[in-house]
Amino acid sequence: MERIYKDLLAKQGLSVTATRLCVLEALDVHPHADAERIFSFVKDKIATTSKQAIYNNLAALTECGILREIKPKGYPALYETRVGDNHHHIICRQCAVIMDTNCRAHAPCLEPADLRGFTIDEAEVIFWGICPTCQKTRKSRRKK
Amino acid sequence: MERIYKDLLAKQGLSVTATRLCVLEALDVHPHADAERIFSFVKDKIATTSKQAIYNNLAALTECGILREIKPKGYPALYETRVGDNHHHIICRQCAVIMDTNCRAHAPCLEPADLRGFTIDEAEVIFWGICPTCQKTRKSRRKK
DNA sequence: CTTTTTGCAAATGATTTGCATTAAC
DNA sequence: GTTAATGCAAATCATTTGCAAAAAG
Repeated sequence: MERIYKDLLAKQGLSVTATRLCVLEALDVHPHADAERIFSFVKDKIATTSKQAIYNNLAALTECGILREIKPKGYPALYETRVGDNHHHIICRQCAVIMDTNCRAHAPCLEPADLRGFTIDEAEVIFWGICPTCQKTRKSRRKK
Repeated sequence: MERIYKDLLAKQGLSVTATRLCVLEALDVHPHADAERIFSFVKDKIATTSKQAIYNNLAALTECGILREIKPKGYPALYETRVGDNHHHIICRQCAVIMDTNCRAHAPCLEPADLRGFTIDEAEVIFWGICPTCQKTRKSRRKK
């Protein structure tokens, strides 16, 4: 596993550091984690780490395409290891839990009807709704 | 025009204030504006206004469905008057210009393949790409 | 006159920047 | 040894909160 990550990093011209490997490990354990959560995961293994190291790493790993950044309305950015480009996300409006999903008809879905001369390289889809758990405990619906 | 807005606000149980009308007017003139831009528009007409009044109004208007909030990765939130639910946005990675677009096959697009028990009420689609202008002046591609 | 909105200041929270120290290549 | 990453502190920037004064219903 660590072997694989090392190769992956090398291939992208990124140096292999303990912090960086640990960030990737964090995302193995928590597939949709924000910077804070990753920080506390890494801190458990490498007590001297800093939040800036985490942000640096997330930026570098996102930049080179190893990670993908998800920025839901009103929440800190989430990160996931990029597994391909045609999966999207469902987020619960109430508890903010996030799940992967595929688009039923993804090919046409990933193309806007009128391009207006744009070159599109990514379609980012977020489905908003209420998760099963929150549907049961449906307190304070309207109150945001 | 103002008449229409007053009725609209009344219907939603929101009181009619000069600031509020001016926020709506700002979005008529600049259909995808952020809080800052709306603030400066309103400030031109009502010199004594405050940023908090703008944020209050944007929140209230979004809450009751008159406005729709768009939160693109790494940019301040944009607002638009809600005109219907099946139009989405194309944003330029380079200059952040934003355009409306429709989804070619929007009905299937608005449904994830596996719901996992979620109740979906909104699909938010952002197409990322390069606008025609930036394609011409294609300086510093990779440099973000 | 009661409720909502305004406008001021201060707080928050995620993220970024600058820079010297340290580790990777 | 040269380049890139770390870790510390301070800065930034959008947005939120608290509250008294003013306006709306």
